[in-house]
Amino acid sequence: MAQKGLARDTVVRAALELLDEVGLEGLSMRRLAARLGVQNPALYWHFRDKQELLDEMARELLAPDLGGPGEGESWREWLTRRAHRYRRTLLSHRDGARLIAIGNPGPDVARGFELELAILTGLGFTPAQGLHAIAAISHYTLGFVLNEQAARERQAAGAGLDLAAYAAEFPLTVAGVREGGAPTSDEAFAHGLRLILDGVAAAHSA
Amino acid sequence: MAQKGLARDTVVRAALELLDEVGLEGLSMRRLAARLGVQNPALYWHFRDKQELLDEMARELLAPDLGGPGEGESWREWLTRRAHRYRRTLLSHRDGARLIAIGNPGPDVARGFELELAILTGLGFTPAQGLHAIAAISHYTLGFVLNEQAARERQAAGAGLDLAAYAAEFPLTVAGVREGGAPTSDEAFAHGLRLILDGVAAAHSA
DNA sequence: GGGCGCTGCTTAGCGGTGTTAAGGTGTTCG
DNA sequence: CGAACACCTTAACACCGCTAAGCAGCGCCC
Repeated sequence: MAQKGLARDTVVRAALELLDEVGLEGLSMRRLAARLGVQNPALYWHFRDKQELLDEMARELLAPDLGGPGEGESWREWLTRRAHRYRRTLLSHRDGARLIAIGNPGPDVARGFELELAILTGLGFTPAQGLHAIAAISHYTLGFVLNEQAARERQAAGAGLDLAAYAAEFPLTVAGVREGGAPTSDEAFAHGLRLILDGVAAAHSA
Repeated sequence: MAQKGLARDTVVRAALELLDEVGLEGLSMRRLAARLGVQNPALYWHFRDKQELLDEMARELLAPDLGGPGEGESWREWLTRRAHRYRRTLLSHRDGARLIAIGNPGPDVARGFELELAILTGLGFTPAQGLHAIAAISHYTLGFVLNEQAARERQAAGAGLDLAAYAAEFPLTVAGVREGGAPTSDEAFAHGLRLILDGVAAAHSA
């Protein structure tokens, strides 16, 4: 039976695979169609335009990240885990952060967001406090990974950083990196995240 | 005398004007050339490729934002002002945040960064603390404005949000927005920023 | 002062892009 | 059996980034 033609979901998943191979710039409707064994206008039967495909890709990428705190987990542990998981998701595909920055993930994510807000208000946060906390963490994470992936692509493109010369011109920056982790490291991400969570804790207990 | 042909700077500024009119998607070498009264391959005499132009645009946009604290300004006041100024800069052009996310601003910005780090270490921060503080604020701001501009474009594109229906499905989200400001408001930005700075203050005094 | 070389632009064109129009094929249902 | 629909095709349009080749004007040097 082989399904009924191409399932929307199949296309989206193929697009995410293709993204890893060719990057966001190289992701074209024609290449995607070729990979699916189809002529390129066929895709316009399933998606109104490329943007709609990108939106679905964003939604598919973010879909597994919904869910509340685990057993006996404090709000801080939960938000920490949530941020790291979000970052890992963004890193799980080439140009993942830029995809999320461009794509409109739709109402599913809004629903998940509302759910998380419900949990936080249940833990003593006001809606505004919860909103600001999650927004700050999400924006920070997106910005961090955007920078992280840009740096990696630049490095992969052969921009071999001369660390010695760099240390001579930017001694403090290099010292900070040595002490606190490279701008593409888990450590640096965790440090910045801790700053936000400390602020959230202060607002929460106040 | 009329200069010597087209100055690099002139092209970059024209590109930023064009960006406001047509957005990042609509910014093409051909349109930019037309606006400058020139055929499009002429631009490739001044720039190796489009990416180099985008990089220069990012640099030009960020250039006025360098500089340390003012007279009698605490580090907190300075960093607050810096973040708001950064946001205002990103908002000052259509798709400004996406431009920064895509463009590599080059060594000038790195120099400004090193300078800011020097000021922070002079105020009792370790290099790593200063790095994390500035990085967290910058990433947060970029992520915030990215979302902010995406929301505005979506709204301008006629996606008229039915607030009543929205409030029915996402009551907590709407309550948070009412209390703490829309995700495109100065107020919401300031709230998130305060969270980070509270965290920075805690780390600094520890 | 005549040739040379460089600067800054031109015209022409290549391969690729998103998107639309029109048409065809197969299944399904009245 | 025929109509309707889902799904895909071929053809084409306008535009894109980018390269090759060449041409006008200028300064410099022998």
